[in-house]
Amino acid sequence: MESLLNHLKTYYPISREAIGALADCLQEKTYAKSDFLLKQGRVCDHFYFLQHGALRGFYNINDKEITHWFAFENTFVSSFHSFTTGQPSIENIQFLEGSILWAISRKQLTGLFDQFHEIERLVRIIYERYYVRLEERYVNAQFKTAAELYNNLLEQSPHILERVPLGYISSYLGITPETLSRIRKQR
Amino acid sequence: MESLLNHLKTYYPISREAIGALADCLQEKTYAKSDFLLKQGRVCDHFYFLQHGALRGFYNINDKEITHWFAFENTFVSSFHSFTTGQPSIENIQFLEGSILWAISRKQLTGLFDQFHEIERLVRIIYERYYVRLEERYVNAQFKTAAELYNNLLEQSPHILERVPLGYISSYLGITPETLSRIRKQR
DNA sequence: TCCTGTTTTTGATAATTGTCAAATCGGCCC
DNA sequence: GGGCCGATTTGACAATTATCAAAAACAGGA
Repeated sequence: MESLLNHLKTYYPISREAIGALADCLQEKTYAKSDFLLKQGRVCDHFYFLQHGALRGFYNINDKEITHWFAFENTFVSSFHSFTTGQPSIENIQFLEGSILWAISRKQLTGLFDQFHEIERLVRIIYERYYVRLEERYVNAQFKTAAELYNNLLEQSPHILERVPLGYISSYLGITPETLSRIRKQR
Repeated sequence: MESLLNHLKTYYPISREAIGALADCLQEKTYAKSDFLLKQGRVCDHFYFLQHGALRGFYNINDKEITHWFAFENTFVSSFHSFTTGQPSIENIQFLEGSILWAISRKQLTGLFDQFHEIERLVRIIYERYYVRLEERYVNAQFKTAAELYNNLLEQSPHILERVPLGYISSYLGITPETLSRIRKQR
């Protein structure tokens, strides 16, 4: 829990009372490699903080899996679409490693929003940052070649390559496993 | 202003007082076609509602313009990255038509957040929706061919094609103008 | 209306990436 | 350690898209 609270501070500091109320809502959960945190068709009614481990979010489209994000320790995780709209999820979330996370339900979170303006502000700021990151990623994908994307990934997030099977990474980059394998060989 | 207030209601209804305070902060602005709402390098310290007209956001990368979004009437507009972080913008925002918009400064908006919890909630919800839309667009771009992307655009936003030069649309789809021109011919 | 500069189209060719199939590698269970 | 299954690599080929150059279409200003 300590690492979560420290992480929150980097976005917006909240009062002791708010921290206490938040802590009361958090539930610790443990999962094994390959478990699913969420399957498509179900509503995602929790917001998570990944304390330790790794996950991926993927869509099942035309019999193909499209991995569109990875998460590692000290990040927030949810099926954003499903969590915020309350509609069934179109994405799946699966563990790449044994993991530990903290969960809060939508109901509890909205309750905290009502009780503590500052918690809603904190979350608003978190959303902002996540939006900006997504935008960056998108623009990159739009004008870079597969090789450039891969090399950028190598520089910026070398840990991904050690912890994630190549097939997922290629999907994440929007290319086939064969193409990624060939790009890799060239270096 | 009426259309803005109506639009806000579709996200989250706020009190008469909050509406009044918000209205006091809003400034109406008019621009001509080809004007810039924002140039890269400057800080975007306003959040806008586009009442009438059209704009595009684009990056200048390696001497090329990468258009990554369009906006039409009844949408919110800003350089999200710059507005939320306060850093100089890396994107440009330009008018595609003569336009009318309402503006609020960051300072005024954060002031409203402090004064009215409900306004911060409203904006939090707006951010959520915009995030989800961006995510959808991104995933689509990742697994569809250029022709599919174009046809989807035709179905979902036919107005874009009538109001935006082809060159901007091709950039938006992540392909060259030549390729888009050829896709178009096939139909 | 004509001129001019920009946008779009067309053509030829090259580069990039995808597809399908087979071979190889690597981890895991017995 | 042997066998098996899935993941990764390799190869041959096809499809898609980019690039460069030139022609045609279009739009705005004089």
